Amino acid sequence: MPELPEVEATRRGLDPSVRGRRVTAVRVRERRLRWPVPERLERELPGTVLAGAERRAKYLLLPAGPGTVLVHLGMSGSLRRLPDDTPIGPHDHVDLALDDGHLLRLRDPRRFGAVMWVTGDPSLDPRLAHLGPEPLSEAFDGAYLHAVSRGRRARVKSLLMDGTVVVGVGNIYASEALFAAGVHPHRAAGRVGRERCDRLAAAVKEVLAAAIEHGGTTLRDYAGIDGRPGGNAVRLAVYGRSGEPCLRCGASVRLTRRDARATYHCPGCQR
DNA sequence: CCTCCCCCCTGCGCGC
DNA sequence: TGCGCGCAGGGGGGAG
Repeated sequence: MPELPEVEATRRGLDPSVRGRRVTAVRVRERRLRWPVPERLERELPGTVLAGAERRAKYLLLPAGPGTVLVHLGMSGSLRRLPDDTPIGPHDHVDLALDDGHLLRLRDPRRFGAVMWVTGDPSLDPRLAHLGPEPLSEAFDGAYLHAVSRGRRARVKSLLMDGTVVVGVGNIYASEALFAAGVHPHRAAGRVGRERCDRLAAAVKEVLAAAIEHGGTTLRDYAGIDGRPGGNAVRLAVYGRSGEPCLRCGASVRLTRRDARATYHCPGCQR
């Protein structure tokens, strides 16, 4: 999926095209996403005006009248802005038709994504309420990372991917940030010292910010709202490069698996 | 509380 | 060519 940079790239594309637009229709062709698409979405969203596009963690938030549309792209989701009459393709599960002759269309082959309708303060929604800080905010830094990781025996990579610790860092960018900081992904989180926490927090920010700049990473399904793939894949230093030489020291990039999830690291650079 | 494991789902690339 | 298997960017839930 889309990790934070891909969701943020989507948000940036979305914001100007939804701001002030009235929703004219909601069409749900497949309700069985991660959570069932609520019927209230079709009842309450049409006729409202979208205020813009926001993001919290990997969720997109579209405030609309009395509520907020919550969209998650899961592993394989993409949200596109298309002309009204665009033919429906496979896995095109939900359309929000707007009053400018375009629609927002969610395509999600694996259906791990979600489209929800929440009323009231969205930050109180159970999915958002317990999330950790945004990685690009000041709240996330080396001091914070050091404090929350004391006594933790889990791998530092797992900690980076734990949404209650910091949001938005998924499998690609966890590997990339750990490489950039020279920290071994399997090291116990509690045994990463203060200075290396500083480096790691800085690396997370740099890796994510650069990926946003480049429109996100497309491995397979991800596309921006204009349908174009992101340009960050060629910039990945270790992810997907097992057996190839490390760009810094030339050692062979190693692949390890946990739970059918890949981790890439350089045995020469990362301790 | 923390950590690990499994699951949800579809498609694709690989080896046989 | 066809088939079975493993794997893919997320994250919730439950067992221990």
